[in-house]
Amino acid sequence: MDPRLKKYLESTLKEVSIDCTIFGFHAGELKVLLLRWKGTDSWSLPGGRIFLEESANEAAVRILRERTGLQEIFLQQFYTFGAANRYKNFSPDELIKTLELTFGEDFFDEKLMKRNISIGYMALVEFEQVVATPDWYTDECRWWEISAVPTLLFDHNDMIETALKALRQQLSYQPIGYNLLPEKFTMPELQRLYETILDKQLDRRNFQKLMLSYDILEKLPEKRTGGAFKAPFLYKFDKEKYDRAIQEGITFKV
Amino acid sequence: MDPRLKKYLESTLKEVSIDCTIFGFHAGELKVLLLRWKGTDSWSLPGGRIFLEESANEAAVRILRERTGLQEIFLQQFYTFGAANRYKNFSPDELIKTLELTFGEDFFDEKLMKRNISIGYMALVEFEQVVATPDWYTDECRWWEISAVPTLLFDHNDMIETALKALRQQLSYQPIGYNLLPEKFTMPELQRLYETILDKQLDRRNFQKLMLSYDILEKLPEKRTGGAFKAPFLYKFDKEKYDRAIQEGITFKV
DNA sequence: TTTCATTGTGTACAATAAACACAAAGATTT
DNA sequence: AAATCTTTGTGTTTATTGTACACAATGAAA
Repeated sequence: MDPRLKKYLESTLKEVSIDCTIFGFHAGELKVLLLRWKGTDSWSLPGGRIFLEESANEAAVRILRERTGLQEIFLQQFYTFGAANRYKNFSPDELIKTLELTFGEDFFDEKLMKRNISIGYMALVEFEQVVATPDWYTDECRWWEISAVPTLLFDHNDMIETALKALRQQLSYQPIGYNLLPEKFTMPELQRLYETILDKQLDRRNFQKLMLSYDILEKLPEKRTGGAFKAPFLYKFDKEKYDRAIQEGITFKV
Repeated sequence: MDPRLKKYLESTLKEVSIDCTIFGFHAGELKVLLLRWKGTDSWSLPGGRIFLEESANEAAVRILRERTGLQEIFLQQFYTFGAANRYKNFSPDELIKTLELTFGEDFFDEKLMKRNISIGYMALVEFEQVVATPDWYTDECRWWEISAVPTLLFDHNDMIETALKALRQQLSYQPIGYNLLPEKFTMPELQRLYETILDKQLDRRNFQKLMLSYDILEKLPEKRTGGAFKAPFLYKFDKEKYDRAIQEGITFKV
């Protein structure tokens, strides 16, 4: 076994790990970041182990930074997946073959298929700022449109579904757009984000009225030109008011 | 070491465990069930390990049944506590002494102080139906008024605080009274439950109107006599409508 | 200059939440 | 038996919030 891998395994928890559902928003679509395992066509969520002297939250921050280059972003636990057999939704043969392609034969039985519990974290990031970076056990790291996600390894499809539910709930009482949009954005863009996540149409006028009523947006004098038709105004979040609103537990109703 | 203990340790996960915050409601007060460790004055939440072939959720159900005799009740994960050192809020010497009193000297270092992550579950139970039963490592199991909880072992005070926050949130979109009240109850009792959990006063008339509007309560022809003053009517949850409401994700607003 | 699809804006109506008061019940006291 | 006490039961009015909806203006493209 690769000595670096051996060291990693020895200095991390064995029974618990972390998986991150990283959401991004681009071109009116909600995306998740996925990894393709070395030498395979199998995809999974970014994840990793927790170092012995590291908290679960710190591990999640680290994993997120390693995959995206980003720090200080919206990141939170949403569920801990503790089923006795988190592999049962997949043909064991196929899964084993996949893992062996990546890790080699001696590795799989002892370490990987052991009973494992995963703490699910959800992150919201600015699509444009992400530098998608593969793991040491993956060949490729890229965004997938949420509705086009393939069948993933382990129980990772369930995880995305659960994360999406949590995201929708969050959206109802937290101004989530801050983390998913670029610094400057238009009202229609913000609305499309909400419509995409909630999967329903919203009234343009009422949406704008509502968003402005929270008093966390700043209307800029500029417009977004270049698109076809009338140019919309740009807005940005007023960081100070935004933070205060989060602190005070502003109640969003969308 | 006690061979039964040894067997238990060997057939369970070592790095992850479960702690349950069990809420009850009695005499207008919100309570939690706590355990006193053998030979000590130290209290903690009920908890336990996860058997290798058991899911985390199954383990939580089992632990709850062992401590309360109850099954099929409101029970859900609310947070996973993954700090690197969940003991740091306590004097190490004192904690070690406490654990040694219960487990003996050889035990502590190897097994108990190892890095451990705990999945926090929250349960709501009918106070009157609980048969509070100690563990093999505890002398006493009893209810504590939530505002009178002493300093607990490990990070269990944090856990209760976090569970309470989750409970308050839940209360806003789930008809939680069903699990905390006896089969028959009066409207003032239901209101007091809400007021206690939310820690704020509610208007009697508006509260009743709201509760009845959800159409999950059945007004019984009986009244609760015996108390001083005018006897209030009894109500009970209409289980069928209640289940349907939960299913459809009824939105409570209190 | 005309056309086009989009943006910007305000008002009327409906639904929901909040405030509020008085009569009646049952136990207790006189 | 009557009076007293505190709680319960109930409905209306007002304020707030949410929903529906239409037309003029903009910038790009034809």
